[in-house]
Amino acid sequence: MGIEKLRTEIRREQIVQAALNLIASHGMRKLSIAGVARRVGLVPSAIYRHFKNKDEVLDAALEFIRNRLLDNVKEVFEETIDPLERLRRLLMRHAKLIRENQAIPLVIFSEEVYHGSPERKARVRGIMQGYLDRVSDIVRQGQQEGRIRSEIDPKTISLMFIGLFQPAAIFWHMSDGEFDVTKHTEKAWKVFSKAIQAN
Amino acid sequence: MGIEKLRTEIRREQIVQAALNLIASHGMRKLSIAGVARRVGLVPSAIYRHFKNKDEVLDAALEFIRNRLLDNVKEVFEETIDPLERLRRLLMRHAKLIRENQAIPLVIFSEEVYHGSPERKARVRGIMQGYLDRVSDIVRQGQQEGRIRSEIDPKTISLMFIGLFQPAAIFWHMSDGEFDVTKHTEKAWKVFSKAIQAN
DNA sequence: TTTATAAGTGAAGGTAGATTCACAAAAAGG
DNA sequence: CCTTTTTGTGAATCTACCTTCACTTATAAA
Repeated sequence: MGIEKLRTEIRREQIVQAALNLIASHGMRKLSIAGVARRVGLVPSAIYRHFKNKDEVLDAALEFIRNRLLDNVKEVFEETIDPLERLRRLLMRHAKLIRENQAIPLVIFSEEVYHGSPERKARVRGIMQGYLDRVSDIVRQGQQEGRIRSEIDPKTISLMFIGLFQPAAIFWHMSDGEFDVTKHTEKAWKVFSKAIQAN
Repeated sequence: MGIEKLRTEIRREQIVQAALNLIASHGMRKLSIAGVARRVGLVPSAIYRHFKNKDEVLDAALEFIRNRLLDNVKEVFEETIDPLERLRRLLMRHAKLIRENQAIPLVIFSEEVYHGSPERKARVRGIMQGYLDRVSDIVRQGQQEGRIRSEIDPKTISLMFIGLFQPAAIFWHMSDGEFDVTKHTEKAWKVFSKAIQAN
């Protein structure tokens, strides 16, 4: 039927994207091999030509997510050297990324991770830790340059930084898109940046 | 076998608590009628003497959660009239509540809610909205009394307030309890309260 | 004490979904 | 053009649950 035979690298990408789309629209619980296969235009058993099992599809999705997060950090580092501006841009980029890839939080905070295999949990912890560490780096740099109050623990700041966006994202979901996350994030940034700025 | 026959009101409470325990230790995905029944000391089919189906068990759990959240608000209102102190106490109470009932965030942010029936989603939105509204009330009171900067939108403040704790809770989970949420929450409160205080 | 009702049991039916396997057919390499 | 490898297919299996039902039996009411 589907006639076309494509190379496994291409199929793997298609499968991961299909999985992320499926997750974004119906959640992790509806992530099924059959559903993914349908979206790719294959029969369920065909998925097993490209992935050993469902878990490996999820791992590939995590890899994709990790790269997108790190891309943002990298780009922000290239755009400016001002620490506060780096933070602001990272926050807005993050908001944009999540808006466009709603599957990301659903995967990262899913129970497959929370209560799944210790290896995967460790992996996601690594992704989060890595991201937070980059934020802490920016904060420390800002403290050394005297732009950010140095009496505040960089780790506290980086967690609060994530908190600027996260509850808003949840609220956005719950209100079916009624709530304007971007606007909230901007306002929250104003309050937050004033709070951490030195002098 | 189980010999004892208890009244349905008692069983319902036992079942809800068993469900919450099960969720706290193994997540929503492992919440099964069989698992709950085992913890209560019943056979799976017995659960249906007390609840119409699994969904109703979950609804009862939501009711329990809603009451605990509102209890905290109520108690904080009775403890003090100072708005900033009310916020601080609510935050610390919230942290304690979640520490002792880890199932709460798992239920509230579960996909059964996120992508489940619109009715349940609306119900949870109501719970969150109600909680945030109480926080906003406190903020507005503080602004009228000149204790909180009035140029900041109360809604922004209340969402940021939730954000003080939420990412820390996730990080706590991910690090298997290594991370000290209470300490972080206290530090974050200091930064935050300074940021919103008037003068 | 008798009896009606509420609670508890075990077997059975039903569904959804992951995974395997033997077979078919396209593509790549020679 | 022929052969090998890679992809794709459909049927079949296996598992994990939810839920129903015909029965017991404890408990409370009369």
